[in-house]
Amino acid sequence: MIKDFFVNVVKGAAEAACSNKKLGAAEKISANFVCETPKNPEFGDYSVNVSSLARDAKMAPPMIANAIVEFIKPENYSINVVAGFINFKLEEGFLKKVVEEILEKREEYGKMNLGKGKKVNIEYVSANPTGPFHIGHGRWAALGSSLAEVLKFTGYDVYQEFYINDAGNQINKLAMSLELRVKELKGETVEWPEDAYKGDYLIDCAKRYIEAGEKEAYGEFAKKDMLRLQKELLEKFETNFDCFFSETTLYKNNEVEKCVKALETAGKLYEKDGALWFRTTDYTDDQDRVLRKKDGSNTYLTADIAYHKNKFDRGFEHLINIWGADHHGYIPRMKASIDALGYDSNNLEVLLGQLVNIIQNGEAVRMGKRKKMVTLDELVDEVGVDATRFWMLMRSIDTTLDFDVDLAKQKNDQNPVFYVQYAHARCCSILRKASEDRLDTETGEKLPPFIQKEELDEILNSAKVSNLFDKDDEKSYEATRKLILRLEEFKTTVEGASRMRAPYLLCKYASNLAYDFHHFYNFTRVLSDDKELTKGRLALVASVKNVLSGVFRLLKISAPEKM
RNA sequence: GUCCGCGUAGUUCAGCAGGAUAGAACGUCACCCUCCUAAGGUGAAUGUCGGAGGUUCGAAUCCUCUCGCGGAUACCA
Repeated sequence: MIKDFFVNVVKGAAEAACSNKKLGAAEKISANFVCETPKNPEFGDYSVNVSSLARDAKMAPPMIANAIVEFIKPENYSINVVAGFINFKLEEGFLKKVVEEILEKREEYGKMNLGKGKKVNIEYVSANPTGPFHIGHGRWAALGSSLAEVLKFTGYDVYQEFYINDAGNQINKLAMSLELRVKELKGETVEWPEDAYKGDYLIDCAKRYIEAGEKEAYGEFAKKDMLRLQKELLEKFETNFDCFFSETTLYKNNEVEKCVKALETAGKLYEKDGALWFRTTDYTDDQDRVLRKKDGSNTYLTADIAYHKNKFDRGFEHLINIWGADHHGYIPRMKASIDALGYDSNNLEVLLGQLVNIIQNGEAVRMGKRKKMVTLDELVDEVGVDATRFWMLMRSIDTTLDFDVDLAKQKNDQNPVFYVQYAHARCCSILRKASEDRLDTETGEKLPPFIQKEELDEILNSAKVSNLFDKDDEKSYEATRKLILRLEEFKTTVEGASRMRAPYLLCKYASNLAYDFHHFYNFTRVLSDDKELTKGRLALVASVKNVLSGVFRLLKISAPEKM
């Protein structure tokens, strides 16, 4: 990466300056340099701040910078020093190489090996099979599926998993609710208890139950039916799991009991008030937790402990769980169980996401359990998969997401996803037009294409870029530079998104790249009678298209050729 | 009470391993199509970075306190 390159340039020069006794009292370079992009572009494209050497050298930062610069021989870039900053500005040769690299690597551009093949299990959504997903589930689905792509792209061996909570009391309630709906359909009058699932979706389920001949137990049928609907929606939402892991299998395989025994052997359990307790306060929890209730049934935690053990035993080195912020109190007991069973809880990483607010008609609809539930299905039908995914992804998970349904539905520049996809379509359009026959607007005569299809393919395949700058046109020149620098930033963005588990950085990047491209487009004619410039600029447009579709692939949204 | 997240432009949010005049989008106002998608672009206005202390050559960023908003504090899942 270019930033690393300049860090090394400065580091090397600083060491040279130091051994030549040009850095005052400094005896060696221990500081870690960071390369960043200056806020003010007049300073340059990249800058390294050397002020941190001031303490060792006992020199003023500007003097240090000047001393270091003496030992740099710039190639394809220029240097200027302002205060304690060494600023670098790239020249054309350097920028051309960026475009060439993109054309050469294509879909591999930006790929890196941070993970070194580490086996990561990422578990998300994991809803109860008792009804349709609500909007909050959409956030975790979008986040998990996109993060999985990012992690794969950065060298992790990723396995995506959905935990089906199909063993607890809620399944009895589901069975009971379905039974009541079936009776209702047959004309019986029924009494609805407070805790029944009264959603309309069970009416349809009841119809299917009757159609299927009423052979199965209510609970089994409803579970399967709900899970089927959930899976269909996930697939539509570009969220593809490698595994749907059923909680009941943990009981069937006796894994839950084995876990409890293991914890008992470890001396972490005790009985009190007729219940079996796990002493999680031996770790970081603030109170002990019940594993087996007074009535003899297990808590949710008990099976979950077995589940996490199961994941480690399947060979995953690192577990990532995506949970809603309302589960944050659950983390200490989960980590306690992992440590108590002899695994390392540092290998469990929990990503807590804040909840989603729905804004409709300018009004917030809080997503409470008792309020009217807006389902993910309804939302996707209304605004589309791409817009829903992008919207769910574009904010840091640390902040409560305001999902403005009306705005996400709009097909104009107010809607960031359309803005970004439009840039891609525009690239495609230019590349198409380049080799099409054209008409002279004045005479109506047919003119040959700007470039032959074979020539265009040749440019893209050889990854050799001719000149793409017009130095006489200052606005176009600057826009071109800016665009190429942005393309290079893709690598840094991917790295950040992976390290910080933050796909929203990619949304932001996509917006910035689209913006820079539209700006470039406005000041630069790509297709012109200057053959060399046309070729160079087509290469640039192709590389923009390539990087945009690369971002979309990580976000799992579509890259339209036409809009 | 304790724990977690958030308080930055009219609005939604970036920036928070401290660094050069605090950014973007939307909204507002004024402009730009004979020619590759105007679903686009250019320009203008807009801020006591919730408040108070502290650390530092330097704080939106780190520490302490404080105020406000949301969430969690189950023998529910």
